[in-house]
Amino acid sequence: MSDVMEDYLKAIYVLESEEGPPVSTSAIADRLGKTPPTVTSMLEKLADRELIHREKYKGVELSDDGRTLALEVLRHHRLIEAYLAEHLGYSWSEVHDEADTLEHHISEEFERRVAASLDDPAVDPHGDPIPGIDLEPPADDGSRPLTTAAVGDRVVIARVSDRDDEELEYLDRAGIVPGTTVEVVDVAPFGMVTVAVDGGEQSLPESVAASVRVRATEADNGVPDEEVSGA
Amino acid sequence: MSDVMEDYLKAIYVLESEEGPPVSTSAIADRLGKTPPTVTSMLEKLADRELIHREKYKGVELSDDGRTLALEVLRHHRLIEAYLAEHLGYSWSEVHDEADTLEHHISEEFERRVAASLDDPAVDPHGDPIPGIDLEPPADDGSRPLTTAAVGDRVVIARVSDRDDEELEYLDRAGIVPGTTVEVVDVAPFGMVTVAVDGGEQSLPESVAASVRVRATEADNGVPDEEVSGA
DNA sequence: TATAAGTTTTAGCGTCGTCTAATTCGACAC
DNA sequence: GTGTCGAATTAGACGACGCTAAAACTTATA
Ligand SMILES: [Mn+2]
Ligand SMILES: [Mn+2]
Ligand SMILES: [Mn+2]
Ligand SMILES: [Mn+2]
Repeated sequence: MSDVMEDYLKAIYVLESEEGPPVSTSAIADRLGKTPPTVTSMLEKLADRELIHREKYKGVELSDDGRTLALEVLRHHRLIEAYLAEHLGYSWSEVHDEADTLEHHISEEFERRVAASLDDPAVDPHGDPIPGIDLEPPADDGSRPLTTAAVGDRVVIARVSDRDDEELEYLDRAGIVPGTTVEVVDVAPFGMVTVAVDGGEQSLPESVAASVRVRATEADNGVPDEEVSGA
Repeated sequence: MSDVMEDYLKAIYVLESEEGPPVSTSAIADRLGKTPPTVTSMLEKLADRELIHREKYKGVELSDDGRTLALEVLRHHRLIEAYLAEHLGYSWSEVHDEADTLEHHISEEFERRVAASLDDPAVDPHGDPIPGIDLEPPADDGSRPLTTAAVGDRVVIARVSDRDDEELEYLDRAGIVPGTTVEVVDVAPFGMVTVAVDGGEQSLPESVAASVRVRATEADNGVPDEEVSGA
């Protein structure tokens, strides 16, 4: 297993969760910043090792072995992010790039010790679930994209995509961090979402709002809990 | 700079300190577990980049740039070792292999934060000096190989080679750790050295004794300080 | 159902780091 | 001087990964 192969498996895992299998060559190429021919040849190699199921021209799907490997890398990534934030003073917006490299280069011993010193955390600083030592896919956490919220909803920020530094810095300054409660005050054309957070209001372009996932507030299952204005 | 190139520079640096320049192709090959032709071709590349001075068939020597790079990697290695021991509960005999990989994959930010959280340590868990942020070669620490000590000498363990796990475990169990004071009670033929440490006595084969460096006890400069029996 | 558009794969190439086998070099002994 | 032997380099190959350009396939549309 090279670090390159690990990145492919991780990418396929995440794309499967986002869009469902099968995952296309071009989706992987986009996410990894490689060209499609490069991806095709790596997919052949992964299929040879039976880490993925592949149907030519149709796309790929992780095998059980491949999924386990992907979860292992994801566990490393998220444990490292949590550790950097908790013990080395990184902010949650700085953590991703460091983890993206280190995830491939730590020993199982290191993984164990980091997990122990963190007391086996369930989520990383972006709110993403950390796979357990069993390497089973984490259960659905019940969050949904902010873009699916209606005006008047009060929701808790559950997860924020960790892939874009700038976006993360922006959300950080806006006070939109995992755990915060916000109220949706407007949904404009083209998906721009305006939320009330702490004192002020923040407007998020569709692209940003789509990468923020929210959950209904406390023991509230889906029904808007205060203002009942439609949109 | 690939991680492979970094390992070559680090190896050349250490070999220069141990044997002095020029460093031979085969010495590098031995230390790195590569074949001589492999080393030759990497040396050509390093010479192209002016990281080393090279005279064909004669050997190589680090350039100023190459030495700085080597010290950077060494700083990473030793800071990481110190951090693993101090903050993650590794024993000083477990630390080396983890650091040997991680040294190539941490950011400058990570280096800074680790150094800060350790309060800028001067030595790693094996007693080896950690190069400072200035990346100047550390000054001579006044230690010398245990094999040069005479019977009757009381000395402090200064440094222990970190390259052999088994040897390290053995020394650890024997109580021969950096900072301990020992007395040389015998030097047998073929270099076997017997020292008194704590209660008991420990005999070390020449190969092991050669990798242990000692310093005269407290403000003592070279003159044997108690028993004065020759050998 | 034929064709065009977009996606994917194939072909062919380059770089990096590694190896084995063959050759060349240098130092030392005679 | 010349020969010999060990060390170093050259020659030639290979596996990973990456790319561009060309060909093949799928799918959506006319
Ligand atoms: Mn990665
Ligand atoms: Mn994350
Ligand atoms: Mn290394
Ligand atoms: Mn060390």
